Formats: sequence, structure tokens, C-alpha cells
Amino acid sequence: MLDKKYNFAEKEKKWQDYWFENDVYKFDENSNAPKFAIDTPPPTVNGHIHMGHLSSYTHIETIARHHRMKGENVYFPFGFDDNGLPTERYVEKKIKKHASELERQKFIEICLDETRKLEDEFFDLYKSTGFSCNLKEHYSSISLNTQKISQKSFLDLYKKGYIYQDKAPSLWCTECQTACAQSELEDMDVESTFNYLKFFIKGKNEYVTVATTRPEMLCGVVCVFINPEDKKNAHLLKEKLIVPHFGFEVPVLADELVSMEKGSGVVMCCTFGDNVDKEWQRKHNLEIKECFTSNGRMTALAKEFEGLPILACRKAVIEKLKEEDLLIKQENITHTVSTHDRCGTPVEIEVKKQWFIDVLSHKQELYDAGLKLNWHPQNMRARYLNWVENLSWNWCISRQRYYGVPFPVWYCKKCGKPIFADEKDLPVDPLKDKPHKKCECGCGEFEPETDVMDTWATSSLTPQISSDMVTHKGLDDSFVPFNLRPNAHDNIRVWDFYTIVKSLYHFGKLPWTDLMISGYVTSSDGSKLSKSKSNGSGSPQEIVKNNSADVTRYWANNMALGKDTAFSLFEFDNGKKFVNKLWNASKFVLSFLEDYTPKEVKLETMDAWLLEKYKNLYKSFIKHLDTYEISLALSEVERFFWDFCDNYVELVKRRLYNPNIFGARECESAKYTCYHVLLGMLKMFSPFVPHITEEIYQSYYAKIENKISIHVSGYLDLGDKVDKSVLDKGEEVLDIVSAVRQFKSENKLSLKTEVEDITITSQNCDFIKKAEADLKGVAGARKINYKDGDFKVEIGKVILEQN
RNA sequence: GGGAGAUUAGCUCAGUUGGUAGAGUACCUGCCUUACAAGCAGAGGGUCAUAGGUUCGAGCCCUAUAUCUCCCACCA
Repeated sequence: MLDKKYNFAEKEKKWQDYWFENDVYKFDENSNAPKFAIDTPPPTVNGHIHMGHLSSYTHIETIARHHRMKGENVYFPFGFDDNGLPTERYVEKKIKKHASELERQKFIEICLDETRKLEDEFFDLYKSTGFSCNLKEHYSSISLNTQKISQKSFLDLYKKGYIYQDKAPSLWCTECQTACAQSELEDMDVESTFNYLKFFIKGKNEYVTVATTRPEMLCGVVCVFINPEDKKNAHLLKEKLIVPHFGFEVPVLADELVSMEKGSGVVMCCTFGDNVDKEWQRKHNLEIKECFTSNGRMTALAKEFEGLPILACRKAVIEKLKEEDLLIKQENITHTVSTHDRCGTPVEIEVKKQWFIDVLSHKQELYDAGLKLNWHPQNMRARYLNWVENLSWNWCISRQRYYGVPFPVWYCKKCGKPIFADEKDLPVDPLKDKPHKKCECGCGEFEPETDVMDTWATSSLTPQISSDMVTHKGLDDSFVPFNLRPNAHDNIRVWDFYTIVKSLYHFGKLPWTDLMISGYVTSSDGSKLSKSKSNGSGSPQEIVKNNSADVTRYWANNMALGKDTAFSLFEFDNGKKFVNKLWNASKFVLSFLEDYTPKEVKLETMDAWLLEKYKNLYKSFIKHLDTYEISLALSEVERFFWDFCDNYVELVKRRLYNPNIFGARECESAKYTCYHVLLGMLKMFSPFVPHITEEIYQSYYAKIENKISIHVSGYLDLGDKVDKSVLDKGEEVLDIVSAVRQFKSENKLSLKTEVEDITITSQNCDFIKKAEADLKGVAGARKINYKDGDFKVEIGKVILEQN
């Protein structure tokens, strides 16, 4: 017997411990069942988790449970992305110090320590939400084993010619003082001024107007461009121009990228103010002039402005130009600048020696990969393709930082050639370890590579890192392709893209077959939730604790796939009601099944109808979950469930209570139906609300089915041939019930009020007659008359209660 | 500038092969019905953004338009 009230706090904890202790969700390496491998997103350990993460993980969770219920051998690993800049930034903020202020080793130790604390918090939340990933073992992107895999990947791609080192322009963050990748850029609107400056023509008292938003870069101007079609300014090509204030001269060149309409139609070029400068530098082989130091100060080029931060210098230069009457006018504008997603600082372009993975020469291959993968929802494919089409930088994987996977590389002190570590020695830390061989030039002394790898250079290997926990094969493709890569849409251009790159380059294979892309949870005002801003409505820990894991999961599972949803606790009410109803309905139904053993019986009409309806539901339920339509699957089974409660149970409860009146076989038929349909529903609900379904299952069905848990008990498939005519005719019986209820409601009568008779006009009287006993009961009718014709229900005389 | 999505009841949103507009919630009217008042029954409430088109038939397909959100590009 189930308790009168369901105590979620007690039960949820109980089952979480039970699942954990009994390894209910363990992946079976020796199983012959079809494998379903999930490339679980390792959360970035850089702050506290929010409802967005929780909802996205719930979706993954539900899919994992679904496949387990289908009898598949589900590989659902668990890990943390705890290396790299995100973590460093988190730690820097926390200790209020820049990494460069500490000794390298000390800083790394603090990072390790802080991530461990956060990881404990993540772990507790995963467990208390009932996640069925393997909680007993997890990978970490900073562990030595991961470093080994990551370094091996580096060596392999270098050997295959995908990785190169070059002194080339790369994106630079002056705040984090490191190179970054195109995928780490974020747009930001900034108030700025468009400054129209006088560039005098050498030897003449004439000037050309040049407009710029970056006057502080005047010291780095290398030339001025006009459009080759620009007849008005064509004469300038023969002239030299004098850079305002700084006074040096630069040539005028022509390039079709210059827009004649923008600004004054004449543009100054520095190396490097933006992307176009980068292209011009290459195309016209321009001199490289560095205006900024790596921490965002002006270099000696800026003369008296040397040492000033970029923005301060801009102000100072503008003042100077005003004084010298070189500034014609200023326009206030709002323009978009690219900023670093980790700190919000506008990025600059710097020329430094960096390691790159070539993606630009494989665009087509990468594009085609996007076409071959199954995206759910489908429109997310466009985002990937759009990203690949617009790639303009190779993937810079070196970071001038500290807490990350080191490059397995040294440089010869004499000739400067890189020396690579031997695979068998991995992982290596070039700062501590030394190469075992001499350089080709005969020199035996080396400088270590001090850069570390971009965190994505490692997390793009999650299929290998996670499967290594089972295969112990390291960088290996025996688990590839995984069945599913799930993540939110912000990661398409980052994690998804990079994982595809690595898998194609290493193995020539796609890393997975399917992607499931979740939307964002936004705060109630529509803004994005973030780990640093606290604009959510409480921490996930509190929400789960106050509302139960099942209700929280129910909420998350109702989000349409790929769509952003505003968070609102109000939406939790549905889940609370649902859980309560499921408990009460199960309690009621099971109270009739205490000594029941299921056996075949000739079914009553409405019982047969419900079973047909179940079969119909089952088919579409499986279809929805197989295609990751979680919310549709849930809403369908839920609709069936409420219908079961309000209509079917009402129809048969008298039969269940009174076998002596309705007949033993008739009662048995209802029991048979209740037994199977409730079991089937619990199993279907189990991926969504795992705790309450387990509690109900364990209190009754587990013994009969002899299963350790509902979650590995398999769905209840009653066959897929559905008799559509039975479905329709059964609905007509419900229409009769509905008509009687309406009559009573309109006449303000209690539903149990009895009536003398009802007269049913229908073309299905033969069918309805077979359900007469149930119908009489629920309608409170003493007699039923039948007529052939178009559907109509007439209610006879009301029998008033006799006291 | 390129792309994706949204626009359906007062509110939040479903609606996946084109076939009489749905749910929850709110409001209203009833009902203590041998599970559930965190419940049950019933009622009202919609030119499915706008304008055209295809079709016997369009919320759904096509073409424009409007408003909003997001991604990308531009960012002299």
C-alpha cells in the first residue's frame, strides 16, 4: 500500500542512494545489447551552475533513460571541463589577483583546489536531481590521463600536417594577455566617435579627409587606401600623405575592399586595427607596426603617448589633434566591436608565434560534415553551416596562460627548432621534463614551451576522453561514432565544431550521428542567465530542494527542444499537480490489485478500448523520444494519463468495487487492464520523473517483474496493431458520459445523482450496449434506451435523493 | 548585409504527413463523487500578426509585409 501522501524529500533521497549503491545505471562492457553512447557535455568549472544547465542536462538525462528502457546498453559518462582560461578567470576573480602576480605553480595549485570545491557542488546537484550518468567515475580535462590524450592528439595532428606554428596575426586579449580563437569572440555595442582627420598631401597645402574610430592607431599607419574606381581621389595614388600629428609619410594604394560611401571614401590602414587590415597586410605585403604591448599599453611608436592604455591614448590623441587643428569633425556613433567572451575586453590583433590548427583549407569537408549529421531540431544545422562558411581565422590553440594542458614541445637553445616529446613519455610537462634526445643540430639544451593549450583543444576530444574510461585505449575511435552529442545552441560553433574538426582529422569519421540542441533558460525578463550574474530565481540547489527533483525535471522536460524559455516558478505548479495525481491514481488502482496475479481474461468492451488506446499512445511516444521530441512525448502520455483517471477509472471503479454485482470475470478484466496500463504508464513516465515512478514500481510491480529498478525494466509493449474502430467507438461512449455530466452540471446536480433513464441515439448502439453496465454506473442511470440514428443523448427524469 | 526562429484564448504555450482551433492557468457556475479539494464536472473566451496565392479544404504549403528574439558578418 502506498502512503497517503507522497513525501518527496524522503523518497527521492532514498532512491538516489539506492541507484547509486546498486549501480543501476552502469554501462555493461560485456553486453550484447545495442550500445547508445552519449557524449555528455562536461560542465565548464568556472562558477555556479544555473537553471539553464540543469534543464539542458535534464533533457540528456531523459534521453539516456529512454534508451535504457528500450533495452539498450547506455553509455552515459560524466566529466568536468576544469582546465583553461574559464577556470583561471574564475579563480582570478575569487582571489582578486591576476595570475601573473603569482608564481606559476602556486596559481595552478589554487586552480586545482578551487575547481575541486566546485566539482563537489556539481556532483551533489547531479545526484540530488537524479541524474543517471555514471556518478562513480568521472573524467577531468586537467587530469594527467586527459593531458596524455590531448598531447597525443597534438602530436598526431602535427604529424598529419594539420598543426603548424607561425608568427602570424592572431586575436589577442589585452586583459587576459593571451591569444584567443574566433569562437571566443562576442559582439558588443559601444558608444564611440567617428573622427574626420586631415591627412596633408606631401609638399602641398592640401589635405585629404580620412575618417577613423581609432585615432590612437595613427602611430601605426602604414598606408592609405582608396577604391580603384574612385576617380575623384585617383590623383592621390601618385602622392604621399602626412600622418596627422605624428608627421611621418605614407603611400596611397588602391584596393577594391574600400567602400567609397563609407566615411570619406579614403581609409587609413594600420597593422592591425581589424580584420580587413589583416587581409591588406597580406595582400599588399605591408610593414607590420605594433602599436600596443600585450597588456594593452601603447608602444614606443606612440612617442609621448607610450605606456598609456589604449582608450586613454585615444582621448589624448584626439585632444592633441584638436589643438593642432587636424580634426575636422567628430560624429557620435554606436558600433559593434568584437570582445573576448571571458572578460568583455575588445580584442586586438597581435603578431606572435602561435600554434594553429588549419581549418580554413578544410572548410568544404567541415561544411559537408554538418550536412551529414542529424540535427535536432533540424534548423540548428543552419547555424553550424553559417559558422563554417564565415570562418576567417585558423584555430589558434596556444594560450599564453598557465592552467591548462602543456604543449609537449621544447625548443633547441641553439637553432630554435621545436623538439617534440615521444608518445611513450606522455604526458609531459616541458617545464619540468626534458627531451630524451639531442636536437638535429647537435645541441642538447632546450627551452620549454611555456604556452598551454586552448581548453577546447582538449574538450574537443571528449568522445575519446570519456570512452577511455571503458576502453583504456586513449586516442582511439572504437567508440566513435557516439549516438548523441547534446548541448545548448551556444556551443554549436565551439564545442561541436571543434569536436568535428578533431574527429575528422584524426580518424576521418564523424564523432557522432545525432545532435540534440537545447534552448536557453532565460530569466523572467528574457535576459540570458549566467554563472556570474545572479538573475535567476534562486539556485538550482534551492529549487530542487524546495520543489523536488521530479517536479523540476517535469518543468525542464516541458521545454520545446531548441527553444529559449523564460524561467518562472509558476510553471512548477503543473508538475506538482501531476506528481500528486500520479501518486493518488496509483494508490487507488493498486489498492485493487493487492493479491492479483496477471492472467489472460476475456476483456470487457471499455477495457479493450483502453488497451487499444494504450497501444496507439505507445507507438507515438516511442517515435517522439527517438527523435528527441521530449516535450511532445511527455505531453502525449500525460494527456493519456489524465484521461485514464477522469474517464476510464470513473467508468470501471464500480466494477472493481463490486464483483458480486458486475461479475467476477468482469472485475478481473478491469484488474487486468489497470495492471497493465498503470504499469505501462509508469514506465513511460519513468524517464521524466524517475523518483516517484520508482517508488510506486518498487511498492508493487518490482516483485512481480523481478527487476532491480523500474529504470532497467523495459517499456511495456502491448503490440502495435491498433484497432482504430474500437478507439472511435469507445470515444463515443465517453461522449455519452460527457453529455450526462453536462446535464447534471447545468442543473446544478451532484454527479452521483441518479436518473430514471437515458436515451441514446447512435449508429453504434451495438457497441455501446456492450458497455452498458459501466455506462449505467458512471451515469447513474437506471435504464438505457437505444435508438438508431445520428448521435444524441437525452436524459430522463431525475431521481431526487430520498432521505 | 546573410541566416534561423517567433507572432494561436487575458496570461504561458502545444498543435511533425493540409481535414470541424487545443492544454494549463486565470475568470465564472456547480459538485465533499467509497483515490485525489494540490480534486471533479461544466460554461464563456480565438479574423491562428497582416495581405495575397495554391487547394474541394490552409494555423500548417507558397509569395510579400510588419513587429520581436537569436546567430553570423560588417564594424575605415
